[in-house]
Amino acid sequence: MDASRSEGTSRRRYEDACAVAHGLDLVGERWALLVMRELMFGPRRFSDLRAALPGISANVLAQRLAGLEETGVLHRRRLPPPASAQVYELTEWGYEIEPVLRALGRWAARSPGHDPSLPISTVSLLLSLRTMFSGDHAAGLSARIALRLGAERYACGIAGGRITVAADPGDAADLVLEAAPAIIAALIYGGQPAEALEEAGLLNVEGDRALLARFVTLFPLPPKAG
Amino acid sequence: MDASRSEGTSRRRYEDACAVAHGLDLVGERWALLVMRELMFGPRRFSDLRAALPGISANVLAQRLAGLEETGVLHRRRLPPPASAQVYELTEWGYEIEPVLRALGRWAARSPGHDPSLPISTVSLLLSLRTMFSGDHAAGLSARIALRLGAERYACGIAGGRITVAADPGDAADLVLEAAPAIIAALIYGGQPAEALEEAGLLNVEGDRALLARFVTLFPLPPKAG
DNA sequence: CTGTATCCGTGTTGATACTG
DNA sequence: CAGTATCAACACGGATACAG
Repeated sequence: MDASRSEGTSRRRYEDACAVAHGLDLVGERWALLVMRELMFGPRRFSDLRAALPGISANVLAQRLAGLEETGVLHRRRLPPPASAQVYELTEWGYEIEPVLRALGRWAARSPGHDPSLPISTVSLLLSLRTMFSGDHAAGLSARIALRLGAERYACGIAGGRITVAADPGDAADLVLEAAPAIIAALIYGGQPAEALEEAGLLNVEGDRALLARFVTLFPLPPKAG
Repeated sequence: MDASRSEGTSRRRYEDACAVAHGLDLVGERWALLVMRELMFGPRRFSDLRAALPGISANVLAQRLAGLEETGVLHRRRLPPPASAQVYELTEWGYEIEPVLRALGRWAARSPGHDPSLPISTVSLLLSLRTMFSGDHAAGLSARIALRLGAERYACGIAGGRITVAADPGDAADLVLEAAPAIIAALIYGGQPAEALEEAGLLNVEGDRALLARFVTLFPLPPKAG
């Protein structure tokens, strides 16, 4: 019927003026939103993305990146020598997908079928902190928590009932947590006691332990549906 | 060929503890979110959904409805006689998908590729009113606008910088607009002057025309990206 | 080592036709 | 009206081979 497939551009679209439908045209394909999730804390290389997305295949990842670049959601950039590697970075508009990720994550957290024991990426954990943080629970608290997740270092600042989460190599922190993302998740969302995780050698704590006790209460999960 | 479809167990899932990924497991399949969109203003029948979703085929719609029912997002209900028809209705949890639809719609409205000239459903238009309404622009305004979209009647209440949109057969309104959804969209978002639409016989206005002039300014679109 | 391209088996999607 | 059956086209994911 149509010969418009010339350059593999036959993206299947909803023919619908609704902005939601158009949004799905842009980021509704399998993996697309998860690729964007992995870019929320800054540019990443192809292989970083592949490693963080269990199950994606190289060709699908390449397709998604090309598609998202074409629609202006991200762009590819070549790092200056000597680190002449290519990275993918969200555009300003691309970063604004965060409210969608938060709303979807918050909604899905109520699902009876949610299995928190599956693997979790660093970015997912950090994003979940932004999503689930409760300003009410943090009333009167002002603190800085360093997170050492594998090789990467992030910092989490809490003040005035708000939270910031960002990459940060600095060392000035009231509390330092060192563990795999899944362990931090078990600590905060799974109610695992820090002592048990430390004894098992899965978690390393430095600094203010009273702050740790408070910190793990700042991210309440919504009640399950059904 | 395979007998595994009877219990729908072959759903392709992201093996990822991230709530966003789980959300995509639930509503990330093609058409799923648009089916939910069409149910946002109350139960609908199979054929209503099919008519409102241009391009969906009967088997895919049936599959989506079955899948969404299985995950607890909607349930099917048989209307009491004599109207013994079957309808699909979101669960309480299902209705809570609205923030996701709003965030995605708001984000996609900034897309340079958004084509507002495509067909638009009644529900899409109503949802867009909730999404794009600006309390600032409505400061000091209190009014009731009746919308007659084809055979269906909805009412839009504005007070205290907030908007409500719901089905309503009532007639008490300061302003009555009667037109196809695409025409209302052209009026509000496309900047089409009401007079031209009336002269073309596409729009019928009753009531407070000064209110109409104000009403169409209450839903500012975000600036385009790129 | 990083990123891309090409094959191929399989499952999903979508149009038409058909049944209760 | 409310779906099912059938089938063709496509998308996905794995493996492998290729290019800078």
